[in-house]
Amino acid sequence: MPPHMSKTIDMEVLASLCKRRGFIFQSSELYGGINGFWDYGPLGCELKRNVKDAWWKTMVRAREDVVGLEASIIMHPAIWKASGHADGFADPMVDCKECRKRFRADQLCEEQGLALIKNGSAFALPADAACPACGSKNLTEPRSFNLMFKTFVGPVEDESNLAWLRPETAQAIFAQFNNILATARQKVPFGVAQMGKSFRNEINPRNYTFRSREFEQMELEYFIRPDEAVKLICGRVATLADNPDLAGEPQADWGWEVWHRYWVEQRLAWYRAIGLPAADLNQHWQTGDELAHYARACVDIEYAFPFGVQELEGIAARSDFDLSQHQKHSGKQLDVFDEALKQAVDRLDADAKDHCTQRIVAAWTGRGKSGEEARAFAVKLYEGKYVPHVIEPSAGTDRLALALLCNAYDEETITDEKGKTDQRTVMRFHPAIAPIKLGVFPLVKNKPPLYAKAREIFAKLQRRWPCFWDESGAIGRRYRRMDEAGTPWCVTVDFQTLDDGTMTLRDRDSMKQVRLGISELIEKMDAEIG
RNA sequence: GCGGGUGUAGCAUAGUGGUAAUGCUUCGGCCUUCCAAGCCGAUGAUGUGGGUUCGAUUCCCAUCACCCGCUCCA
Repeated sequence: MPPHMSKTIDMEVLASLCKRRGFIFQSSELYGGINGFWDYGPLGCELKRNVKDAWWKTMVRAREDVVGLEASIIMHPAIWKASGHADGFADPMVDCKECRKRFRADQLCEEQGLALIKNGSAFALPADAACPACGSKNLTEPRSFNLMFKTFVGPVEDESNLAWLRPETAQAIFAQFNNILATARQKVPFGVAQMGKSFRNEINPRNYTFRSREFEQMELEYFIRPDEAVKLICGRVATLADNPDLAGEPQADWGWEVWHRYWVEQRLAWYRAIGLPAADLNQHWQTGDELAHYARACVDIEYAFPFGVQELEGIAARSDFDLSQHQKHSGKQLDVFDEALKQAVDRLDADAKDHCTQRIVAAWTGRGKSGEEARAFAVKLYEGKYVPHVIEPSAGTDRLALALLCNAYDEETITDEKGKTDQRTVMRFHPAIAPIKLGVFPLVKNKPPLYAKAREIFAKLQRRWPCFWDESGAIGRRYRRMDEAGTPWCVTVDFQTLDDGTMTLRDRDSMKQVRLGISELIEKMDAEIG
């Protein structure tokens, strides 16, 4: 059963807070805005940076088997031909004005025995073309729905200078695979991570920042041995049926299925670690026709947004499709030499190899591939070479930031000792991603020694974390302002601080206060921010 | 892309064919020994463009943006 929001929030109320406090602004608002683009304000950019830092720390720096890449956004257009984006994005579409269904113009004409009229790069429908659904001839002209943003490299705007803004960051990793392999001192299995902007000319941006035309991705391409190589090296291939320990160290005998599941578990654990409750996360295992033709498996990690359960990240087992595509289109080899594999196959005699080849041919033809392809793969395998397979956890940074904002938003009614009730709006961010970690206040601002002491403490703490100084208004007001910014703690410097150095630490979620000294404070914050 | 709705200050609302109002916020000052206290003051708006009119924030048209539903989401 899909999860639902444990609380309901109105997206307009959240958007209003995001604007009021400086998390998210509409792009180009001064000029009336531009559809599908958003800006992050002072608090929002800190939030997003914290998300990216947490991802990079977990996925790259905390691991020995993953390295980073930062590729250009504009790349050789051939990359998008090889990946399939250039063709898949360029179909001319027509809409039926009567029943409002949309069709690919070329398919519609072909079904009706007609020819699509082409004038240069523009298309037109023959007069007899009719809507396949309702039969109406009241159709729009064919329009190209290329979802990649076009641009021109150099000052001359002609086809030879055409380039695209990347619609995903992943392809650069495949295109730079050989360079990374040669320089990173990694061996399969290993991964390459990249974060950065991508661009898709979405037909219909919707749901606040959820579907934007410019967005940021955090992608990992984790390269693994094909199962056939694992089998030769280890004598067996572990599957999920073997109950592998997915939380422990990865094992050499893991097949693609285990590796895929391993990354699903890793990613879910990370989402929980930055504060998304398990109850609001969902795994959607794609089946049959949902799967891309080259994908063996794909899991969407979904979050229960107020506007529905929607995808945060897709974790796909993409076989060797991507590297093979680039191998074909570039004419360059993108296989690896695996010493362990070579040693394993060298122990086999000719009979054993024949037997192995037969098994591979049988398995491959069973999946609809040709026997010839299978035999070519086997020959390479006996040289210790293969094109690595890949597991791709691909997350949307902005979607995650939005999920974190939705999850953090809370309103509560509080009652004071006199029985007076009051509404409190509080962003309950996990300390690791909170834009500001600590508010620092002098209890009053018109007592110079107290004020000076507070400034001194602020200066000390600000060197370690993003802190916010606030001396304006009553103390309660300052706490509430920090609540809306999602600041987990505030310290207030009072007269006792001048005597013994202790101050009050006020907790955002419980509003409880404790007295502690600066070293205890630093220790506590280090522990909780992580 | 289609249909419906909405655009007045940072936010929430009011109002008008003739000087655009209020609350909160923000900023400054006074005060203030721990949860949006009080007092004084300040900044700040009719999405954009065109039309009708002596005069348009108000009426009309277009456009842009946002929201809802459909569609789309390689």
